[in-house]
Amino acid sequence: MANGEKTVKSKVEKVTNTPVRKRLPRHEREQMIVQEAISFFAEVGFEGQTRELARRLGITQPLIFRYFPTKDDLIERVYQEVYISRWNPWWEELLEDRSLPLKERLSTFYKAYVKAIFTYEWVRIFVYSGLKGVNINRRYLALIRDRILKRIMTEVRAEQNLPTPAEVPFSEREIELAWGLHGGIFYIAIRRWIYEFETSEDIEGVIEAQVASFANGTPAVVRQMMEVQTDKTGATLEATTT
Amino acid sequence: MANGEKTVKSKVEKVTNTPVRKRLPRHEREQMIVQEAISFFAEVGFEGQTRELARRLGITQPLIFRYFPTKDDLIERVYQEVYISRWNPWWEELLEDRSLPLKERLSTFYKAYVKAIFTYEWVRIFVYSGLKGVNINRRYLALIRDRILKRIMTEVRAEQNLPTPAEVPFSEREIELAWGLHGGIFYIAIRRWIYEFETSEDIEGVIEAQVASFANGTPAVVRQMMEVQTDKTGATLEATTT
DNA sequence: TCAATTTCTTATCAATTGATAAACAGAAAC
DNA sequence: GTTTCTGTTTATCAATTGATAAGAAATTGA
Repeated sequence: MANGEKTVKSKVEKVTNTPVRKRLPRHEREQMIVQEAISFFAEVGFEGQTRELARRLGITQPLIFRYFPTKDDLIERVYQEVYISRWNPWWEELLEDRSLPLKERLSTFYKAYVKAIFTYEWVRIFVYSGLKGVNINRRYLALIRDRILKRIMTEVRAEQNLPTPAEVPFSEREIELAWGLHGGIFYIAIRRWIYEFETSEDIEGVIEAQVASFANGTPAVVRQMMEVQTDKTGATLEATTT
Repeated sequence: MANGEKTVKSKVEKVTNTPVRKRLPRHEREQMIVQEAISFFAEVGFEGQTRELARRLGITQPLIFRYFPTKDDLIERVYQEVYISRWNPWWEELLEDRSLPLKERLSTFYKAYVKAIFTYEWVRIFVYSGLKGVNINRRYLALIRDRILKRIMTEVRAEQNLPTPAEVPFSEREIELAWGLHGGIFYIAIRRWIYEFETSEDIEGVIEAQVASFANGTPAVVRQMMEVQTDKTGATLEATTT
């Protein structure tokens, strides 16, 4: 714990290589703290100490409390900053654009998705807050399920000329097939940034392969599921999880 | 934080419903501490405090230090206890038993695998220690890759009468296909115990569906990969990641 | 029954850590 | 140039937390 370096250059100083201004406008300093807090908490978790965060910022620890009344307020702000405006509504349009082959839509979507959220900060903060039991995670996963996965499975059905979800609701297991694809891709990020285990550099190539495997293999499974469902009773057996 | 209950029944007392012996043989008390430490740290992470752990055990806090010199020693012991002897060598035999269809082997394997490690404690301790950067995680993932995933891809090739890995080493992307299946299944556990998000109760059914999708879709992708590889140069392009 | 042994508790330390208050200092206003 | 405003630091508190030491209480052996 004993740290040799006493005067540490702040991030800004290191990057711009110009002497850092001591007094900053309120908004600027606040933004500085939030940004550094994101990388700091992503690295060490939310138990990370305000003194160490201050040291990284090149400021004193009480100054943090001038901008955020409590540590929890700062953490809350970190959530806001990390999660907001990473969602792209275009993803949803793309997935249901039937002028393109499904395989291509999936491939394009996941490449874009990964570009948006595959960062050290996003992934680790997401897992840390998940372990903490923060609600924001569940809300995000519900978004993924309702806006992305259900759309994917709708398109898988459409490609096979199977009934729409309005006609025959999704079964739990059907949605889980989409979670399989999604989880398989997200697991790359987990291996890389949570376990720090080697992963392929060529994420786009990996996505293409995984999507191809999904697009090849899943439709037949879905078809079979629906045959079993309707064979038994002539109607739907299970309702989707809403 | 203020906790109303002052005298709490210990785990043992609750389970056996007989008054607990105050003084226990050294080995018994040690085992008690380790077991409770596992569920405690799984729940709150390794920053969890020894006082709270002692409270759950119905003992005083210094007693923990009678059995484990430091908190880190206790944590180390928790790793040992959680990870050891959950690996079943039979899994490896099963995967290469060509008297069974590959789809069935995969299905049986993942059902058994999931039965062994899909517990609240295992999954959360694994993720917590991953975030902490503990080496044991990387060793475990290397085991998965070398003993399980490479075997799976060997069998996928064999089923297609493609060259063996000895003849044509695995490409990175090929192994990533197996990580896709593995990650898709493990992601169920992450959703359930890290994010506490709803998952299907019927894990075996989900595994069957995901394995079916993999077994349907992946072989063609592998075949295509290998054609591209050999088409270009008449020989192997990439070496496997060892 | 008494002494020796071992388990367990009480009391306490020292370092850590979130948070506060008062003083300091740079910059704008007059 | 002096005053005023506010961004920043210094000094410090109180609660928390891993760890220790000494003694009480239970168990064993004779």
